[in-house]
Amino acid sequence: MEENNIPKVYDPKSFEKKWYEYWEENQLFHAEADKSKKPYSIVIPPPNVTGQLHMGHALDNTLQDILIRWRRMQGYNTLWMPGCDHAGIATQAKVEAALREEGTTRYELGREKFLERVWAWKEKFGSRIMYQLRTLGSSCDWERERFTMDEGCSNAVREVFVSLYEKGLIYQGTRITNWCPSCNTALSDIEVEHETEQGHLWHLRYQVEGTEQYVEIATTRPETMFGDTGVAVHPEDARYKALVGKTLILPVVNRRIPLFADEYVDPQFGTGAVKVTPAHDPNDFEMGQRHKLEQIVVIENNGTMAENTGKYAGMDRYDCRKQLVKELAETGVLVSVEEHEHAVGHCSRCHTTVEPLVSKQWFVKMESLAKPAIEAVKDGRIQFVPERFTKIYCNWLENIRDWCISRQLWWGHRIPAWYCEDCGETIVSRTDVTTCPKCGSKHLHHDEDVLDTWFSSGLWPFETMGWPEQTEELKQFYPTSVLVTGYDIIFFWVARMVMMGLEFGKDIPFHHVFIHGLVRDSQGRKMSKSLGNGIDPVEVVDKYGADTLRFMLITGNTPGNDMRFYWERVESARNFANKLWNASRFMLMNLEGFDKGFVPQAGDFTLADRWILSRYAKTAAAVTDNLEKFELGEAGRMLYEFIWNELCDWYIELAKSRLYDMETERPRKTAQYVLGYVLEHTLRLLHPFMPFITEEIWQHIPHEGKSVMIAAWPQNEAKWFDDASEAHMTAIMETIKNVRNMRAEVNAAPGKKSEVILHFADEDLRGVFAVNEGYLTVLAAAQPVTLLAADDAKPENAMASVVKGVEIYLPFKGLIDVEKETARLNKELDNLEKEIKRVTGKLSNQGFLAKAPAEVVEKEREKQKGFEEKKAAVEERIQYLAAL
RNA sequence: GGGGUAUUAGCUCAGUGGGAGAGCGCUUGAUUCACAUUCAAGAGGUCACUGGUUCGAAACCAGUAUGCCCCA
Repeated sequence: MEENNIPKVYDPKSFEKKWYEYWEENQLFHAEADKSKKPYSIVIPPPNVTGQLHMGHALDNTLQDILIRWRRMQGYNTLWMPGCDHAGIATQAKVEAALREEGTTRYELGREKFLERVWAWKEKFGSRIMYQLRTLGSSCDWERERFTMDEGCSNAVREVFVSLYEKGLIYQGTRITNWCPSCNTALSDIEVEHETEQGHLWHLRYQVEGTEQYVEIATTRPETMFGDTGVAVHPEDARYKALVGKTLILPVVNRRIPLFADEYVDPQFGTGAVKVTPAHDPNDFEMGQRHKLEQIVVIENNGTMAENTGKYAGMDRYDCRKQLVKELAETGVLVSVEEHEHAVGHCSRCHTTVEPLVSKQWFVKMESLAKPAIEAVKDGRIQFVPERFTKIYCNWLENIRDWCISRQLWWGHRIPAWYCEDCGETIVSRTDVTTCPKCGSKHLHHDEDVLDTWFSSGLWPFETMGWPEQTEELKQFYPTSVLVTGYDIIFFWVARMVMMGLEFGKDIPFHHVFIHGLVRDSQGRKMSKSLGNGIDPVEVVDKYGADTLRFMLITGNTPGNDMRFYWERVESARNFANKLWNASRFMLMNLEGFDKGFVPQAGDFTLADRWILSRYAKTAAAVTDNLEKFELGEAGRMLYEFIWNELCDWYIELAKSRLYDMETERPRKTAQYVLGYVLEHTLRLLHPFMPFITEEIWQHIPHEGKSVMIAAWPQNEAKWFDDASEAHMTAIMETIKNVRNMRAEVNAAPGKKSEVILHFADEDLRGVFAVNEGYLTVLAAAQPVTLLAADDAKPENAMASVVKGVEIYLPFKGLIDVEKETARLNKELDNLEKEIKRVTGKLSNQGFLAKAPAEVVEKEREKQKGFEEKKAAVEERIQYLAAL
C-alpha cells in the first residue's frame, strides 16, 4: 500500500509548475513526423508581441489545448505549433510610444537603431507570452517555436511576394487608399472601422460661370473643396439636365470646374449635386477617372492642409473646416446646414479618423485567389464550427476588393522591390539586388515600405513547417486539423490563410475552423485597456489555478458566442476542483490493503458498483462524442455532473461501509477496485480540461505509466453499460430523496433514525431493495426498513409518498398533522392529475399513436401507468386521513 | 440598406423535435467520521410576441418587437 495522502484543500500553486516542468523534461509535448501514426495538428494563432496575453488568448489556447491533449491521448501523432506574430503597426506604435516617453522619436534614432529597439521589445514580450502560455498549461511543441519575422518565415514571405508578382497578382498602383495620419501609413480596407457619427451636411452654392445662377451642392467635408475638380449630378435628374456641360466657379479658390453627369450620384441625397474631389474620396476618385478630372491633393499625410490651400495651409483638417465654414457663411456661399448622421472610418489601431488619400502602394489582386477559397468552404473541404460563420466568410470573399499590402512602417518584412535611379526599372527579386538588370546601374534603392502583418500571418500554417522546402513536417502535418480562433479575425486572417494555403501550400490549410466568441467583462462590455476592465489571466491563475481558469472559460457558454467573466464563476470552477481533490483524498485514505492484482468477479459487484461503472462508461462515451462535435463546454459540464452528482454524492457515500469495514476483505477490495477504476479513468477524461490537478491526483493513486497526459483515452467502455442496474439504482435514489423530503417536512432530527415502510407491487423490485436496504439506512436515516409485498396490508398511521414502483410510508409515533399532511398530498395529487391529463391526451390522440415512433408511445404508456399508480396511492392516503 | 445573433428562474447561461435545467443568489436545516471551497431540503419560469409546419415545438419555418455584432 502506498503511503500517500494529500492535503485537505486543493492548492494548485503547490503542483502546477512542477508538472509542467515534468511534461517538458520528458518531451511529452514534442512531435516528430511519424508516418505510422495518424497526424493531428494545430498551429497557434500567433499572439502579437505587443504585450501580454489577455483573457481571449486564455480561452483560445485552452480550447486548443483541450483538443490537442485529447487527440494525443487517443494515440494521434499530435503537433501544436507555437509562435508569435510581429504585429507590425501595433508593435511599432508601442515602441514609438516608449520612445516618446524618452523624449525621442524613431526618426531621430534612424531605421537601424529603431529596429534594434523593436527586436529588444520582441525578446522581452515574446518570452513573456510564452511563459504565460506555459502557465495556462498549453502543451505546445516548444522545440518548434516560430516567429513571423524569423529567417524561415521571412524567406517564405519573399517567395510568396515574388511569386505572386510574377503571376501578375501583385501590382503597384496609384490609388485612393485609407491613410492613418497618426500611424502615418496606408491601411487595408478591413483595418478601417466604420462608426456612425453625428455630423453636418453643409449646403454650398457654386456659381454657374457667366450667369447669376447657382448650383447648390451638399457636402459632409467642406474642407476638401480646395481639391474639387468638378460637380456631378445624376444624368436623369431633371433639375440639372440643362446645366450639364456648363462650367462652375469654385468659391474661395475661383477655379473653373465642369458640371457633369454620372450614374453614381444619388439624386435623393442632399441636393442631388455633389462636389467631386478625386484626390480625397474613393468614389470621387473613380468618377475622376471616368471623366478625366485632375487630382489635386489638398490634405497632407499628417492630416494638415497642403500648401495650395492659401491661408489654411498647415492647419489641421478639422480646424480648417471650422474656419472655412465661417468664411463660407460670411461670403454667402453657405446656404444652410443640416444635422446629418454618417459613417466615418477610423484606424482600427489608434482610432484616428482615416483620410482617404491618393498614394502609390502595392496591392494583391484578390479575385482569382478568393474563388478557390470560397469553393473550399462551399464544397465542405473546410468546415466552420459553428456553421453559421460560413456565410460571413463567403459573403466577404465574394465582395472582396484588392488588398493594399504596403505599409509606411519600419517594423515588418521589407518589400522585396528595388528601383533603378537611372532607368527607373522596378526589380522584384527573391535575393537582394545591387545591379539593375536592365541598364546595369548600381544606383538602386530598396523600397522603404514593409508588408502588412497579415501578409505573413496568411502563410502561417505552412511557413512554420519549413515551406518552401518540402519538409517531412509539411508532408505529415499539413493540412492542419483545426484552426481555433475568434470570429473577429475571420477576414483578417482565416480567409487569407485559406487563399494562401490553396495557392502555395497546394491544399487547404485546415479541415475545421473552430470559432469562439469574446470574453467580456461582467457587464458585457469588451475588455479593454482604455476602460481598465481587463482581467489578466495570470492573475486568475495566481489566485485560483490554471485548471480553474480553464474550466471556467470553457463551460457555461456555447461555441461562437461571447461570454462574460464573473469571479463567481471562477469560484464555482475552483469548488469543483476542490471537490474532485477531496474525492481523491477520500480514496487515498481508504487504500488500506489495496491489491493491484485483484480483479473482482461478476458476483463481487454490488448494485452501486454496477451503477457507477455504467454511469462512468456512458459519461465517457458522451464526453468523447461531444469533443468530436467541438462541444467542449458540454463535455466539461458532463464531467462536472458525473463527478459531483454521481460519484461524490452517491457512490462514495454508498461505498463507505465496505471501505471502512476491515473485517471482510473481498467487498472492501471490490469497492477499492471500482472506486479506483472509475476515478482513474475519470481523471483521464478530465485531463484535457484540467491537466494539472488530474496529473497531481493520478500520480498519487494507483496507476500505470509515466503521465496521465499519455494514458490511453477511454474507449470501448460499453462493456460496463448496465441499464437494469441504472433503473434499480434510480428507484433507490428516488426513494431516498422522498424519505429525506418527508423527514424535512416534519423537521425530523437529522441524526435520528426513523422507521420506513416500503410497499412493492413488483416482487423483483422488492428483491432489489431487500439486498440494498442498507443504502436507505445510510442515506435516508431509515431504520428499521420494512419491505412489504403486494398482498401485505399497508400501514395506516404514517406519512406517504410514491415513486415509480414503490410506495413509501413513514410511520409516526405521535399524532401526525392531518391538515398539513393532507395539504401536501393534495398538492402532489394536483401535479399527478396534470401529468395524467397530458399523457392521456397524448395517448388518446390517433395521430400520435399512428405516427410517433413505437418506443415513444411505449414510453408514454409507461409514464401513464406510473402516474396512475401514484395517483391511486395518494388518493388512498387522502381518504385514509379524512377518515381519521 | 444587407446579414448575423440573442430574447428560457432574481443574475449569468445550458438545453440542436418527445416529461422546463445548471451555476450563483435566496429560504430552512445540518459541522468528530473526503470536502463548510461542504451536505440535505425548498421557493422561484406564459421558454419575447404572432402565425405556420408536425401526432407532438422552448427547439424547425415565416413575420413582429427589443438588444448586441458584422458588412455597406
